[in-house]
Amino acid sequence: MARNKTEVAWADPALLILTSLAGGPKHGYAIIQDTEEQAGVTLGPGTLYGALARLEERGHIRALPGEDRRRPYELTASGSAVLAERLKAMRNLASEGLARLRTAQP
Amino acid sequence: MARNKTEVAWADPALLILTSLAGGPKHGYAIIQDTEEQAGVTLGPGTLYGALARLEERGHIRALPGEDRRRPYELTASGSAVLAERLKAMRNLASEGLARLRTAQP
DNA sequence: TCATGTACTACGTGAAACGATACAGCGAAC
DNA sequence: GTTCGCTGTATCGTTTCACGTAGTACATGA
Repeated sequence: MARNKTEVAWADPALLILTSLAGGPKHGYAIIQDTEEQAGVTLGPGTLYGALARLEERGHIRALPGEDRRRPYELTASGSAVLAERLKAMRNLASEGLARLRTAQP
Repeated sequence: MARNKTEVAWADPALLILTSLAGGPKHGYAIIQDTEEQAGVTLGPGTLYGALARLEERGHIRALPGEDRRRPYELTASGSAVLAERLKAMRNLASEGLARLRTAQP
């Protein structure tokens, strides 16, 4: 992968997409905007549609019958389950890490 | 990256390493064990030492004068700052995502 | 002495993040 | 009335890097 060139990544695109879809079905462009606001991460089109295709093929999201040009996606049960699991792990790691940082620097 | 082949990744190795080092200086092998216990993620040697080299070259960690075969690393100021920032973002995303999941499925 | 644990190094492969680019419809500006 | 910007999706090429495997080396203990 070619993650962020100079920084430390903290969440992969797939997780950001699933989190965005947890707020309800969205199409690609809406996901980009939602993720920008909510996480401050701007997904490029290549990243987004590549990740969407992989998530669909793995059964974590499902394409809805789209009006006009939009192709909305929604979470599947498997997607919700995976997301919940990952988010809990993230929260635990974040709490633990922040606690370590606090005690390490008085 | 070629993250986890079939799953959705929730943290990249670099973040796990920084979090581990937030508990104090450690050498490679100790980081592997710490990360296993704390996050349930087993880093292979290729993953670990590759990530360590990149983190050092970016100034987020620093190698300490090592006794015998061990090469301990410690967080730099920049590393702590980046880590704190990422962990806070992670915690926020996790809270937001879990809240969305809760309200979406009554 | 042979296996096991510790500790690091080297390398090849494949996945995929990312930017660039293209295309198309729409409304507003001018 | 065409130029501009926004919306919306899609593809391509490059580069990065996660991961597995294998190897080296030393120490310990059965």
